[in-house]
Amino acid sequence: MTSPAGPAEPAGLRERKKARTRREIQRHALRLFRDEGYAATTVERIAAAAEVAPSTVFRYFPTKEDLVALDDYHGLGEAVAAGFARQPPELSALGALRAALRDAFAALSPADRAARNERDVLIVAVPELWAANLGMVQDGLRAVGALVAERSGRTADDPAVRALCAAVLGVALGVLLDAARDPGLDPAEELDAALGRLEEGVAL
Amino acid sequence: MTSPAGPAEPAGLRERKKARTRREIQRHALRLFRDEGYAATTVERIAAAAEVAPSTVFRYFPTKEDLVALDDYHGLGEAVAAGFARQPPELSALGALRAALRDAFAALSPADRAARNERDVLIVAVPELWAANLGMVQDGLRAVGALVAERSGRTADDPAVRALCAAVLGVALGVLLDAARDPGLDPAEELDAALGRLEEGVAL
DNA sequence: TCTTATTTGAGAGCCTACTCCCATAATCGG
DNA sequence: CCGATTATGGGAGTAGGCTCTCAAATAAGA
Repeated sequence: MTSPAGPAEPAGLRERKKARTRREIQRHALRLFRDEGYAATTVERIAAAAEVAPSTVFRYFPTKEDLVALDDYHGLGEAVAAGFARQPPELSALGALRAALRDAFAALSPADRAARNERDVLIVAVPELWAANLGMVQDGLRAVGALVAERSGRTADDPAVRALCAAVLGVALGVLLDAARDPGLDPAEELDAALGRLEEGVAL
Repeated sequence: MTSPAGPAEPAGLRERKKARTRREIQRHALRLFRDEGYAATTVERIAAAAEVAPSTVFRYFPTKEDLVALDDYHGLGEAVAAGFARQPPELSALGALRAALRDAFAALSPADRAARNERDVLIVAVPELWAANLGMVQDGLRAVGALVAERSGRTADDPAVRALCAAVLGVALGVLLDAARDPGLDPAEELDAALGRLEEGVAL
């Protein structure tokens, strides 16, 4: 139920235990990062919290930064892409993007959404993590650019397309930074609202 | 001539030598970072290139990341703020911001502009540096928000103001990322063009 | 149940950022 | 020119991320 698209829980006890160990390590790591800071949390400490040997941590996660890598980003990305293509043509590119994002978030289970939000917020709030994920951000930006380009009959490197995508990226970043300071905010809602503001025009 | 606002070259030979050493270290560090990558460049290597002892490097720059910190960011920030206030009221907030940025860049000497561009590009291109400067980016965002808020008679935490600023930040980031891949681009010009596109509206 | 494959723990070890200290050398003020 | 100040080099030392190896524990399959 949690991940309808997931490849059906592996049968072997070995596999299940492995997955469980992995999850436990990551869970404690994220908790410690949030509570005590990223730099201040040593891998040794994480290992102790998860009750495994330090070397085991490195077996599962090649680097400390990988402890926070999201394995299902493409899942959301594809949902957005599919939703984007489904939007009625009378919507502007920005409008369609906004709607696709809203739908993709709405399709997540509350638990998945909460987990994703927490991780996204962690990533923007912790410089080292943001750095480790910058490449992924760029990939996302490129992917969105390709979508918008196709819909609007322009090329992906059209300056207008890039400006739009960059603006959306900035807005998303801003929303996450806000959410990092105020945990009461729901990034999905805030993003939708902020993109709505962009749609109305940026004139002030 | 290079920095008209600079506090007049210090007289003592000691001071001058100190400043020179500092510049040399930073110059070699930036060059090595660019040519061989940030992580791959050890402080020892930088020290060797600058012909100083490793401990001397740390004396001038507490951390490796500080090697790329810009000491004159506030200089540009203040220029932008002053220029912003000087824009005619018939301009939109975004238009005024764009004009202020254009003016501030135009006021720099070609050498200063080139140096700044190289550093800015380095910062966005190297994750560790981007991480180290994220805080500064946020500060800049807040400062711009305050300016826009005052001009438009809104509060700094008005969602519309924040959306605008976030969009501008995203555009600036996009421009720098572009410039990182294509050294032939002038970030200042590209930024002006991209903001122009934003002004025209983001509808596609 | 017995053999085989895999995972884990434990520990030694490397590398590099970063700190501290002190002797030496250079500069400054008189 | 001489003493006081200050910068530098060199080296010893710490911490933590990360690698590698090997033996013990555990699950898989026959």
